[in-house]
Amino acid sequence: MNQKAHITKTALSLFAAQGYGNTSVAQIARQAGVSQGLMYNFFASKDALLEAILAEGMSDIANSMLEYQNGAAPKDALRAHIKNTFRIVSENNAYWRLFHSIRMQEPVRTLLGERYAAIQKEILHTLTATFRKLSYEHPKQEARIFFALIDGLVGHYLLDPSQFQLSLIQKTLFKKYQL
Amino acid sequence: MNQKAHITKTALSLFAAQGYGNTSVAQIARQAGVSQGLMYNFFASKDALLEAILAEGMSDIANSMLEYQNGAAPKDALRAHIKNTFRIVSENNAYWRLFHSIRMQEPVRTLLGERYAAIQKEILHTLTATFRKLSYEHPKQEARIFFALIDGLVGHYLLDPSQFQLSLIQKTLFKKYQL
Amino acid sequence: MNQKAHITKTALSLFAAQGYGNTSVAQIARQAGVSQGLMYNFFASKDALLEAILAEGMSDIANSMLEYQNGAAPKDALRAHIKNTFRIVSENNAYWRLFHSIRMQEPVRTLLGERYAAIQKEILHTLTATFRKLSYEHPKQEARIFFALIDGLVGHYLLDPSQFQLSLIQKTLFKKYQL
Amino acid sequence: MNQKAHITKTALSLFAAQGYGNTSVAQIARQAGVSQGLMYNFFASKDALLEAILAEGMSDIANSMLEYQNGAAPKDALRAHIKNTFRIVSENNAYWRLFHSIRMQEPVRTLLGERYAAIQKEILHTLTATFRKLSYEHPKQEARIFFALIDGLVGHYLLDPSQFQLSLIQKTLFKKYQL
DNA sequence: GATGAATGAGGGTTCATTCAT
DNA sequence: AATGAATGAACCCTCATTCAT
Repeated sequence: MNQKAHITKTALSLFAAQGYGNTSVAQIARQAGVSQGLMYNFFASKDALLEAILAEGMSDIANSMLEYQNGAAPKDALRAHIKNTFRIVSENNAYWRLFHSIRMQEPVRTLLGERYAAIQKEILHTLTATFRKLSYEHPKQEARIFFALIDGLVGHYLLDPSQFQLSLIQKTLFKKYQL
Repeated sequence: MNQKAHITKTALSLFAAQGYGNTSVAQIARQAGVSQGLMYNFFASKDALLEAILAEGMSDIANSMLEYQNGAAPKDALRAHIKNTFRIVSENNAYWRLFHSIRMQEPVRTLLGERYAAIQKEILHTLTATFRKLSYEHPKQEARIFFALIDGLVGHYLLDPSQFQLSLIQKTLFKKYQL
Repeated sequence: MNQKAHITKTALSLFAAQGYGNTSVAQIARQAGVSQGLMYNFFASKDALLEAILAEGMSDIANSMLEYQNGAAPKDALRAHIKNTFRIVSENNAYWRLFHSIRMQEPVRTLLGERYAAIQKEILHTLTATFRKLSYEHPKQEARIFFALIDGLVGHYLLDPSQFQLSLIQKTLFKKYQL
Repeated sequence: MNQKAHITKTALSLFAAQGYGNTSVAQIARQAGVSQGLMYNFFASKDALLEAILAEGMSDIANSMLEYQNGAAPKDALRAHIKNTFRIVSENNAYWRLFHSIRMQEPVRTLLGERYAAIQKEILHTLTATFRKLSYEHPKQEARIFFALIDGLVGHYLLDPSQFQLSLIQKTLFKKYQL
């Protein structure tokens, strides 16, 4: 059994449930059934543990954008983007709740720092190009709107998944963008 | 000069800039130019101080929804909703950054608890009714989308206000919803 | 009763008896009869506490050198230097044991750093000038020897004060240097 | 290759450079290229490792005193004492820096304890006899002074070897004692 | 002999909160 | 109303040591 992964998983669920700042290393260790000291054999610090968790999920974002780079038709790319995002979020609920709840918090903004900002920028760039190909009048604004919309939906979904019918929303979205 | 308001304001700006968890009572007191002890004459705890700050802004949300209740035409109400939201957010930047950064964190979810959930629900309800009046095919989904969109835009704006042209976005939004 | 001075004094005696590294903040607080947290109202860190203690004694060294600067005759200055040094050391036993025992330890060398090195250099410089005035053949070497001798004597005295008759040593020293 | 000696040597250089308290067993093991656990096959504890290092050097002190016991003429013995001491110190720089930096610290005083005190006493005794043979007026005081002088010089040399011209000092010392 | 994962006690430090003044 | 010295619990982290392999 992989202890490191076990610790990571435990930490993730605690961070997601209680927040990063309200979760003590002691609590993580206790829940994971290991000693506090052991944690530091795998992660240099509590921050490093968080960083590791976040980095792991960062690649998911990149993956959800793959279609754009594969030269797919614009509409197909948008479709894939939406579908992938919703799938990722619903599959990895805890992680994304954590991510959304802390990406704006100060210790995290510093930690993720430019990396996340860069990803955001790139997504925006890609979306702008896509909407331009689709001959939207204001591709830049449309990109912002689309991006914010996806983000907002994910956020609301995470706040209360039980009330949220992702598949219906998705269908309506497809129609809205004629995908 | 109202000391309580002064403390609240100081705390708000610190919370927004550094996060709630990274701001100590000592720091707030120092910056506000009062003693640490005095704070506890106004607020029972640090949490209570946060609660007071958040509650204060809660009414802004309600105000941005007034148009709906005043029996305005659906489109006018949506227009007003968008305009009011953007105005409130850009006028009270620090507060909303704070609010967005912590509304998903555990101490806050417990604090605001049902009150915020109730407001969310009501907004959703009102929006659904509005879109129904406008004969949208799936008013419930449309409400969710609209709400998430506004929320997402506000979130992105707060992450980096300098890169965000609210007025252009607003115009595009109006066109999108034919307002 | 001055708490800060009380803490300082307690810490000094513990540091001197057990060494800096072997004395915990908890122990200092316990012995001083205050809470651990209080210490940090006076000193930013354990290091800062040590620094404060050391700085306090630094001035004693400077004072023992005053005679040189007052334009006294070279022999009188040397006499005063010896007498002052022995007096200071025997009056403030604990402090100087601490100082001698830790000035070469790594955390301390970094802390005292250049300040102590500068004082050492200046003393050496002054002594060299003095021995030159006294027409010694190798004033620089003589200064080093004299300085090392004083230092060595102080060191041995501190290792076991009971076996050490400072006054007799002093007399012999005076004769040796014809003071 | 002798692993034990290798560990000892590595530990010595680290202790000398950073201090005993600031050097972790992990660091020693890493630098020596062995596992942490292996260390405990050779030494019962970190303290025991230190003890072993210190004991090893203890014999050097004894060796520097051999001349006295070989029935050499008093002046030749003093000459040899000075020369041997300086040679030993400059040859084994790291060891003596370590030794001087920690001989006054508590863990060490307990460890070396009486052994070192006994050596000190014996040296003092031998020197007193020597100065008596040379008809010095106060042989006991002279012994203390001589001993402290050597010790002080070694200490200053170790603090900053680059600034210290041992050979010149030695020459001046010889003249001073007419050796 | 040799490893290194695992432990647990202890370290320094922060901080919300209290209370005598 | 206002202070700030004082507290104590909790926090993150380090490290000498052990032991199954």
